[in-house]
Order: sequence, then structure tokens, then C-alpha cells
Amino acid sequence: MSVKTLCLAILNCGDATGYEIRKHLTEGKFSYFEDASYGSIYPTLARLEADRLVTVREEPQPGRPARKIYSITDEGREAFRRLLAEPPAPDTFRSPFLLVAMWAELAGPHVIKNALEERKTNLREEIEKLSAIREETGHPGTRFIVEYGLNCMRNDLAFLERESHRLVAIAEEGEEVLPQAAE
Amino acid sequence: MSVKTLCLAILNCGDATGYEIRKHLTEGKFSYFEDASYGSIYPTLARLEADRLVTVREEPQPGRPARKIYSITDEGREAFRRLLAEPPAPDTFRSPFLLVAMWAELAGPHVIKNALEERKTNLREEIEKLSAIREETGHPGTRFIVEYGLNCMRNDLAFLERESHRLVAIAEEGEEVLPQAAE
DNA sequence: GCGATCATATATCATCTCGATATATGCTGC
DNA sequence: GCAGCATATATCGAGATGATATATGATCGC
Repeated sequence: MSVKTLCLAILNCGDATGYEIRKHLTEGKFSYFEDASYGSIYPTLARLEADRLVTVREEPQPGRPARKIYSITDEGREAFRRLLAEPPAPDTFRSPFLLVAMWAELAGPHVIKNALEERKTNLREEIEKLSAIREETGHPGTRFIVEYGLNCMRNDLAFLERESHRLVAIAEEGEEVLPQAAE
Repeated sequence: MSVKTLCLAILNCGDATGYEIRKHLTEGKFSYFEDASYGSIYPTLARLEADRLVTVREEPQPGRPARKIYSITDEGREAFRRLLAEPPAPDTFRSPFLLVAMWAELAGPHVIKNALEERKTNLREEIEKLSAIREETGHPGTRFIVEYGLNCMRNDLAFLERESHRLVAIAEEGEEVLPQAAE
């Protein structure tokens, strides 16, 4: 999935600046698709404008640089619909946490406990955010994907709350076997 | 998490060539951390060797280019342990599938049904693979992360099997409202 | 009231990474 | 017999990241 598709998806919900598009991709309901940085968003928006899939209007602001507000065109909406029909790339779950967990006996109980707490806090925050979006939205597709996310994260959190003691035990046993310079 | 950490993690399990490292990251139990391509793996291995964190031995093969087999050193193991102690980056779930699902009314029932089937097949395959790894491994950390993954994917699959009819309904209603040139 | 930090907003750039491709060969299925 | 795939190393153009520069209002502690 390309940055182009992402920008069109967000603009399909309403006008936005490059900055706002980036925020949507980082936080909120659009953060489960793909990420993108300014270095790819701004050039993409320029290309979309050249291809007439979006239009820009500049809103001058006294003192600071003008906001460039992008809107999707009918042509853009049609292009987006065609992009949706292409077979989507496989979903991915990428977890630095699991790498640490895998090597619990090397990492030690201190590192493991921190990583577990961090991960659980993270999940709780995400669940909060998604619950809020769920209450607000009237769009059925959005509601579906938010409920998908909630189901997934609540399950993850429950697993960690139920099983994390096993990981701590592995880390503690590892420390007995490998009594390295404690930190 | 850097490619460096990934390479050390895999070599910490046993010697490997660049090709094998890439395979581990793409398939198997290491595929839940981060991905990396040859274009980053080969330069990283060269740097690791220069830093004395790994060693190489060339195994000549009659007719074809020699295998370069990399091994982690004691220094490398210590560096890996230090890298594990660094606060891990947050986990991410990236889903092109959910983008299509969000816009079910635009994508239409045909596209949605395909995407759903594709996603479910994908999950079943992953569950198969993880179940096999679970049976084989004797390493407690590996068992933990494999069970984490299994728990997550079984839950995902159950949600889709239970709820996907809702998504199809959204797509079908959308088609009535927007009777575009059918494909 | 004043400095620090943060949020808004655009934009660039060195560095890194990806995806495709080149090269070379054995094995397997049809 | 040969097309296609797996093994294996390596490179390269195109594209993406993460950091940084610029500019300013808002907020908050002290």
C-alpha cells in the first residue's frame, strides 16, 4: 500500500493539511494501516495535485506560513476506489517487545518487567483511544475496524495479564544460571 | 530496533548465512520482530564483522559462489545483551486489509469477500506454522512468544469468522446507494 | 513575567532501506 | 529436456525515514 493510497483515504474523509495527514497516520483511527513521514507525504501531495486527484487552497495566516489545505477531487475518489480493488498486501505485526521476551533469560527480570509494563500500558492507552472513537463514529466501516482493533488488543492484554508471570520466571531462572555483572 | 540487533538475535541461535538470516526474518519464528532485505542485511553483516561482533568463514562450494557463514562472538553476545536492555520501540500492527474494510461501501462486496478470504487463509497458515514451531521448540522464551502469537491469531480469526458478515452487508448496502460501473 | 517546552505547519536532506535484478547452479516436476 | 524453483551473494535506483531548520502562538511551572 502506497503513501498515495493513504493520502487519498484520509482526504476522502475530509480536507486536511500535510501536517494533519501525518497526525492521522500516527495517532487515531488511521494508524492501523501504514505509517509515512513528511518526507514522503509532501512530495506525494505535490504529485497528487499534478495528477489532478487533489486540489490545494492556501489559507494565509498572519505571521506564520500559510496552511495548504488539500481536498480530494471526483477523479481522486475514483482513483481511490480503483486502488481499493487491488489485492491488499498481507497484514504485519511487528514487535520489538517479543524479541526481548524471546530472550528473557538473557535480558534479566528487570528489563523484562519494564518491557511487560510498557507493553501493557501501551495496550490500555490504545484501548482507551479506540473506545472513544467507537462512541463518536457513525460510519459503519470505521466502527467495524475499530471493533476489530479493540477485540485484538483486549485479547492481547488479557494474555499478558494471565501469562506474564511465566516470562518473569524464565528471566529469573536465567539470572541464576548466568550471574553476569548486574546492572 | 535495528537490523544489527536482528542479525545478532538470529546468530545467537546458531550460525547462518545472509540468505538464511533473510529467510528467518521473512518466515518462521523470527518474522514477528522486524523485516529487513538483502540490501540492509549484507552491509550490516560487513559492519558487524568489522566491529568483531561476528566472524565469517567461507565454505567453498564446487561450481557455485562460496557460502559465507557468520558466527556470533562473545563480544557480539555481550553487545546483544546490552541492546536488549534498551527500551524497545512500540509494537505495531499494520493492516492494508483494514483500510479496504474501512471503505467497504466503496470497495464493493466482491472486493470485500476476496479480502476477507485472503486474510482468513493467511491467518490459518500462520497458525499452522506457529503450531509446528511450538511442538518442536524446547526453548522457553520461544515457546512464550509462539503462544502469544497463536493466542493473537486465533482470536483474530474467530472475530472474522463471527463478524465478517457485517462487513459484507455494508459493502452490499453501499453498492445499492452507489451503483457505479460494475466490475 | 520569563524561560522552557509543546503544538502547529512547511520543508529539506543525508542516510538508510526496499524491491528488483544480475549471476550462477542444482534439483524437481511434467 | 527444460521450465521453474531453491540456494546464495551482491548491487543499484527509487523511495522512505528521522532529524533538523524555520517560525510563532499557547501553556505551564516557578
